[in-house]
Amino acid sequence: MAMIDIAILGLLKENDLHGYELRKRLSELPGSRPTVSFGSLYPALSRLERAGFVKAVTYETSPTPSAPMSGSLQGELAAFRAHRQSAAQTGRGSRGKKVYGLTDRGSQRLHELLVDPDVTDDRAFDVRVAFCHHLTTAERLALFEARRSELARRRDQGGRRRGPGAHVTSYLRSLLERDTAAITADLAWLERLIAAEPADEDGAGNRGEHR
Amino acid sequence: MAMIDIAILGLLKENDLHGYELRKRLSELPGSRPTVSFGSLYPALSRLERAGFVKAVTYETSPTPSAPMSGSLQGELAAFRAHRQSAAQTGRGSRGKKVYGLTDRGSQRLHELLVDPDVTDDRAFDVRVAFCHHLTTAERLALFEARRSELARRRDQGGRRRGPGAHVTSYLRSLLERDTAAITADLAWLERLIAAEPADEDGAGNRGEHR
DNA sequence: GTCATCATGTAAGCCGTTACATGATTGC
DNA sequence: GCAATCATGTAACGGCTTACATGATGAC
Repeated sequence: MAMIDIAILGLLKENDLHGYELRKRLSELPGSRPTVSFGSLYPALSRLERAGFVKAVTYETSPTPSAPMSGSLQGELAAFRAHRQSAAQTGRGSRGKKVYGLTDRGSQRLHELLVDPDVTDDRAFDVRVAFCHHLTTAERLALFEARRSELARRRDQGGRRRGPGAHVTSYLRSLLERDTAAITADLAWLERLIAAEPADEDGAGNRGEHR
Repeated sequence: MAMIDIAILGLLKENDLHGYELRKRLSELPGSRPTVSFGSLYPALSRLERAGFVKAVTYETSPTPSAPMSGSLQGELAAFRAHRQSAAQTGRGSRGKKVYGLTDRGSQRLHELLVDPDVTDDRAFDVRVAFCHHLTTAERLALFEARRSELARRRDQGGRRRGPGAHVTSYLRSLLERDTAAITADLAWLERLIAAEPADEDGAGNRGEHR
């Protein structure tokens, strides 16, 4: 629940999107495995809408203005407006794109989820980093350092393993070594991220909008 | 389902174990994160028992013979000690434990699961490697090479298209680079595993019992 | 006029978790 | 005798997937 919520709210903070497009963006995010299925995306959107974190901005039936429109722009826009009007009246007359946008409460919610210290989940961390430009430098550092602690803990207890009687093959050893190496590499990456943060102490949270 | 089955059958192939001990071993295996909960372990054991892949070797309870024990207490104690030595060297006494062992069909089943090409799941791969000493060299190579293909595929599509309008921050870029690096490292590890396999071609599968 | 793609949803079910319920054995 | 640990299970529930059902739009 937490992970998909962060991803949805984070993406909607950047652009208003409809479900289908949202899913494509979701699958491009690192860490969100194969692709999120519609069966989890649409119910999640409904839930977020009920909670007041997102709201349907509009129903569209024509291509978005960013796509090239061949021919009469006027006609298409007219049709678009007409359809939008009727859809707004009926609420759900014909099915077009249901474009969602983030509400103020949704923006707050995103921030809550990004800084929530209770979630130490691996997948959730990646998604958080993907949207951590919405945090202040101090909050980002807290996120990174919490992760560093978690990974250090795992690395240190890596040697704790092997009870008596356990069959240790060369393959198992190789796996354990790979895991240790992976964690070490991840820690080094984290250190670089932490080092790249401005080391200022002026309290006022400057949000970095790196592009 | 697949993953926990491989792990259980693989561990039972090495030693007869009861559920509680099995869980400890499970948590020591690389790849099976936090710990497998009892709520999934015990039902899985029941299922495997119903399917005939494992069977309870002994059900040790406090000395309350429901069936008439023709023989001396000494004999019972001897059997108890013998079992304790062969099956559960936990350092603690056996009591009320349901010790499971692998049946012939269970051993076959383990082999089926280890070579099943349909499962490309990340977690399942780790568990397979942990028990791949039960495979022939050829089967192991097939497993490793299938994984190599899968990882190569992921690395190559790592440079997938950012859709128009997608907001790419330095953090997102950093995540993507880390993912690529992790996959590259994993591929190198796989290459080492593959290179370490005996390059013989004598068809007859020699099972390596590396210790 | 039909096929691929876009687009939204619901239903069934798997797989796993936490929390609960129970009891035996050991150490103090 | 009491707490901690060992040991086995069940029940409720949650999240995510697949498969299903529906319909619009654009290309050929």
